[in-house]
Amino acid sequence: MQSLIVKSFSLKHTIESGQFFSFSKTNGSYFIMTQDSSFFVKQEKNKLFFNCNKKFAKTFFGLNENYDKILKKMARDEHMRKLTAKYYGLRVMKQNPWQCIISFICSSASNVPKIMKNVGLLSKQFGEKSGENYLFPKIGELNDLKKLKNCGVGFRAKYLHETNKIVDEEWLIDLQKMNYLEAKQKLAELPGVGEKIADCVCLFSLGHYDAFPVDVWIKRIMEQTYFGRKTSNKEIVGFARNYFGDCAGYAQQYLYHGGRMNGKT
DNA sequence: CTCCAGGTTCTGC
DNA sequence: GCAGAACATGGA
Repeated sequence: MQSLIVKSFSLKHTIESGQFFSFSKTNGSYFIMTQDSSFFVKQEKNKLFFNCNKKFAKTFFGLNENYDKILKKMARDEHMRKLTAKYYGLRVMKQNPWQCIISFICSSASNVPKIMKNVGLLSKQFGEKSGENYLFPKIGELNDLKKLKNCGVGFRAKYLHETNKIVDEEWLIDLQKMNYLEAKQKLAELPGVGEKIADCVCLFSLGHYDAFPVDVWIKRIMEQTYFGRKTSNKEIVGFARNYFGDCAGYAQQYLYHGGRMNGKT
């Protein structure tokens, strides 16, 4: 078992804020599934325990970033100061781009519990067995439309199938070399991937913190908090990227999580 | 039964 | 360019 001293980090807020879907939780500890491995992780105050590579854990949970600096930029108003205090330590993760693409194709017009169920079934159908669990499917493995439809993904099955044909190692290497707008454009060429999902992949797997994904929650919250009227997605993105600058996406994750948790613990 | 969920695509102006 | 409908599925 490895351990790491962490500051300004909340495993719970990070994992449970709807940016990653392949995990299970028991007694406050988490079991994480990626396409390469599965591992255990648990936090006790400022100590993080895990049985995976230390360097990987730091990158995966976004621990290499200067949190204080990001926090300062995010906390521009009373609303954001409250959110950053309440969910202090929530980090934007840096997950595997392939896993991120596939997971978020499943996310369209869905909800977090169902997305988790869908990616779990994808892993069971197409993933490598690891003990009692199944790893996330590897690149190119989603090659059976009938099996895809058995995972309850509905109309997204054909998108997954087509995307699986297009994306390979080289495609992903190119993607990771690109700047934000280039990467977003390349991602949006995939079937089932539009502006929003492309932004999610940019933010949650490529480290482009200036991406600002707008879903129904963010739209509602931004209209309520900053506009006081119905507002187009385009205007919302424009405002947010100007207002929050190069950490707009980070702010977005607090707005989203705060909105979803509203009323809940 | 109706409405909604981390949207995208297709159609018709 | 932009609004509206269609697209599967499951839970409230």
